[in-house]
Amino acid sequence: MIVIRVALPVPLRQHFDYLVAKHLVPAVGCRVLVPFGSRQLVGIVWQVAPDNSFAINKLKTVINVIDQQPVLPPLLRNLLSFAAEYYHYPLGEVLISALPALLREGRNLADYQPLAYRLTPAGKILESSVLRRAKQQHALWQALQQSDLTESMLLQQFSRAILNQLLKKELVAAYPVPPVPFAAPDSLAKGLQLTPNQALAVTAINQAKGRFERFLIEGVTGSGKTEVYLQCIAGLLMTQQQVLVIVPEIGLTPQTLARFQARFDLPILCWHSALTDSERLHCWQQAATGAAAIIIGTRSALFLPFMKLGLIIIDEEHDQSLKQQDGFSYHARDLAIKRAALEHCPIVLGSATPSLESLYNADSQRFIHLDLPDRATGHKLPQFKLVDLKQQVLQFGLADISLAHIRKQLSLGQQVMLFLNRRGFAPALSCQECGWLTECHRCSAFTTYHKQSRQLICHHCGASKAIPRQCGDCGSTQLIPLGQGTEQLEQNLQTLFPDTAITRLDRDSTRRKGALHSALDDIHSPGARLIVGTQMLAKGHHFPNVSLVVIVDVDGALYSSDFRAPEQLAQLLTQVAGRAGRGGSQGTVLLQTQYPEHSLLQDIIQNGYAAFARSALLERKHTQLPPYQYLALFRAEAHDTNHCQQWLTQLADLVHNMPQLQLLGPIPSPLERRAGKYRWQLQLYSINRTVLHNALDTLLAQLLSWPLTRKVKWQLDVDPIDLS
DNA sequence: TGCAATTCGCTC
DNA sequence: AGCGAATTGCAC
Repeated sequence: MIVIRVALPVPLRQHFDYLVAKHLVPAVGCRVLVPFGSRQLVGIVWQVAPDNSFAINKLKTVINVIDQQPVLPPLLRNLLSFAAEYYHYPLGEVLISALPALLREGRNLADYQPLAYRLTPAGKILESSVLRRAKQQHALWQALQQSDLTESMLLQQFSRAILNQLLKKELVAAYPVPPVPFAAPDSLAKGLQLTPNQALAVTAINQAKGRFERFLIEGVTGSGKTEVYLQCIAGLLMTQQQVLVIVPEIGLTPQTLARFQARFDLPILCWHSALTDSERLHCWQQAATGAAAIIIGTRSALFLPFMKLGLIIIDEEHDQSLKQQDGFSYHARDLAIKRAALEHCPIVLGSATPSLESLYNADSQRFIHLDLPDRATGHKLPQFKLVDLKQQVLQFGLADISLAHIRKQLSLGQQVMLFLNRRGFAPALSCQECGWLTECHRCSAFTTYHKQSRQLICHHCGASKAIPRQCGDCGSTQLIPLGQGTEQLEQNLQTLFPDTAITRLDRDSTRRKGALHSALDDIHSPGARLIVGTQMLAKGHHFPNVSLVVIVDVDGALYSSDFRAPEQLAQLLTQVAGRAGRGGSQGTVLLQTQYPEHSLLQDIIQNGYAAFARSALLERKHTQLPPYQYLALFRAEAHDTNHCQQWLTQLADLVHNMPQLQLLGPIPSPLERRAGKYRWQLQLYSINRTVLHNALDTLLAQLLSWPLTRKVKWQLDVDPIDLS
């Protein structure tokens, strides 16, 4: 028997040793099924014959060695153990989370070999007339006469039901096909003519081929970032290298995929949360075997095994969804840079509104900064105008001057977009007599009034309840909506513009399957139209016919306590504005505000995002906030607010004795109570990353033994983005 | 005294 | 985390 050391998906920060028969010893990176207490778990072999094992007479024996070949190759193990250390998350859980669910459960890879389909002897001699009444079946039968089809190719054209019919009739049979690396194309479709700046970017990135180099493309909306990506990718495909493109959660639009597919006649796969478990495994295998040429995916695509990765692209690198919120809270951008280093390949971060972190890295020469300041189409960027609400008559929250602009554009047959980052009908219902507001019982927040669904919904915990008839305080029946959400704005606009089509784009209006698709279709059809929506409007979609954007109300974000709020607002405004005027003439953005003199707004409208970012970075420097200091955040959640406070205070007491660390807290989180639980936090800052991380190690070692630790739900967030 | 609710202790 | 064992709370 041999001792092996296994990483298990448990929140214990240690390995576990097991015995395995000599002739069965698995390689490092293979999965094993092992007994653990009264359970059985799938773990990853981390070391064979470790030099100082756990008391050998207490070791249990491996139940089953699942893999012959490691499911986690050395490079991925390297990346994942780095991630586990950096984010201070248990290794076993990190390793297992990088695997598709089916592998996590211990399924055998051999059972999921990709299949291909061919005609059976009976199928080959079938008379054409037999299937004449089943058109689809006949078509598939004909296609298979030409050549065998792999499952994925076949399902692109035919439904599974059609295939099953032919399988049942035994006219078609399946056989396994081991995936093979994609073949380098002899030639590729020609790209678009590049602007000088685009050409410069492509050349720079191409020159980094085969070595680790970091690029930041700062390209205004419409500057043709995607074309730069595509031309860089082309060069790599010719040498049979794979490409990983990471996009934000909702950035993976059919439009993006279609554009890639139109350019490259090679296997392009998507990786996102909507895939089924077997689709995920398929994608994973295609990456591992080199069959996939390009994978476009959300943040977890970062952990896919690649046979030969030649380039990583992070699109919309400023997007918050690249950071995992709960549990293993990694940042896909930052880990992707680590991965590129391990792969010895270039990495390209792209955005119209780069994060301050990335701009800082560009300034300090860690990234090569590539600027695309002009729209590739030659169209001008939209012009910002401030609308001072204090000097305007308002109708439904819209200034007269805004309404005049809207009317003008509609009369020209143009589309107008109204941005309001608040879904529902109204943020609360209010008692007209005493001012009472409808509150969530479980959160420190008001409940949003949804008129259409006749509910009060808490946007923090999701709880919904019926609309009360009376004030909860004084019993008055005079309850009125307070404030305006997109649902109400849509209704009010319909009153003002009864003959104009309106499309609303928010989480509520697009919940139904296919609703988003048909809304986008409407928007792409010509003719005057009003488009109302939340930040969904800012991400991923192109609205070529929009000539005017009205930003209805963002004043709330101007005086937020979160030090990242200005950055995020600037990004949002710039991204929303970027939707205007992409088709023809120069667009206009009207920014309604009570605070026209606010420096953030002035910065953005006068000098644009890049200039704003400069002054914001300067401010971060003066206040010694990230990226000028490193930040880690402990969160605590419990039904008893004292437990949170006490637990964080214990942590804080330890930190008080540590040099080179600054503390903020314990303080209540911005939403102090959510879903019935109190939430507190403790922020740790240090100018020195090693100091901070050593401190975190010390703290973790201690807190795990505290009795209180069992009473609170806690989380450590390294480099937090969202301080809530 | 009996039983459910809560806490404890352990996982190679 | 998740499971069984031990301890506590509380009604009869």
